[in-house]
Amino acid sequence: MLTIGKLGQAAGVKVPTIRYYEQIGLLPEAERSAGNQRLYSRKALDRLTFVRHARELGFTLDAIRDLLSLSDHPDQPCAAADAIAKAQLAEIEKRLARLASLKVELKRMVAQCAGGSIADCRVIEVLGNHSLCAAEHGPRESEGDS
Amino acid sequence: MLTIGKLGQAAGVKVPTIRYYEQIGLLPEAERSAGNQRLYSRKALDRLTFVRHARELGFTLDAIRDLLSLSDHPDQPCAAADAIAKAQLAEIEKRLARLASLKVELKRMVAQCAGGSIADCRVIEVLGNHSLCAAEHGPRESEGDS
DNA sequence: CTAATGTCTATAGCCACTGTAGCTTCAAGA
DNA sequence: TCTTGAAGCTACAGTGGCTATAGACATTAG
Repeated sequence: MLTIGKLGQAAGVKVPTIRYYEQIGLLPEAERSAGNQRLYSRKALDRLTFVRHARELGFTLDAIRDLLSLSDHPDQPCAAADAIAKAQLAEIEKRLARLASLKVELKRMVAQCAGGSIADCRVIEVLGNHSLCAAEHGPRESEGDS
Repeated sequence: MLTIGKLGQAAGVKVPTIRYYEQIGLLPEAERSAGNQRLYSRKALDRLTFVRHARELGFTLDAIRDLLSLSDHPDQPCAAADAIAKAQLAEIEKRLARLASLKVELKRMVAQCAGGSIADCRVIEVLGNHSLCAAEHGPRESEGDS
């Protein structure tokens, strides 16, 4: 049995984050020691590692909740898990495309800065005048990265 | 003079967002009509367009605040604006690299799904077992895109 | 036994908005 | 002129995914 700190270290997740996951029902309530401290089994570590890894891959907590409940029923077909992963892949590809076009535009902007005064600064100018953009950004979607 | 709705349409920014920008001091307080409704000048439209465009490029509101104050002093050298844009570019390149490696791993995961049952599902398996990863994700940073 | 570290709860804050409720103001049509 | 419906107003709560703080209790090493 691990205390929350050891668990966090082992899984690479911060302690408050573990408590947060429990609070929102992503992890089951932990057993408690005589002194009311959380105790975790090896299985709990696996589960948390799964969560961390999925988070690293950009899955939302909701998607992870679904994946966890799927992995709790290993006899069912894996089409649902596959679908979640595919949706995630599509999301990431969308973001990649968007970031790539932002990068092009930013590069252009930065490259054109001749080091003069603000009045002649392309950075400021391009930001103020959309018609100077290279790329079309397409419709708005969520786009608030990070 | 434009009402807030027209301004929003013209700049491509939602009305509550404009009020929010005013509230946090990113935009100056708007003039008011006799009936207490906000009125905006052409200049305000330019400023808001600048903000929207910078947001689309992924600048934080703090960075935009700096850029705006730079553009309010056009006689100074543009090194600062250039630095902000370069920092933003570096950020975006980091995110691009990260997303690209996530994409590789997700693709591998999805490709290996043979359509069997959860018990054999690579998606679930890979998520649970870090040693099955292809890519190294590097240290944690912010990584919470979109 | 003591001191340092770890854990507990509860609560607030972060970013950049978005949504809600309940009101007032305005512009256009009958 | 009156009415109706859209658009505006304020204030506040909620989103996602944590992170930080405060003050009390538990555990462990020396």
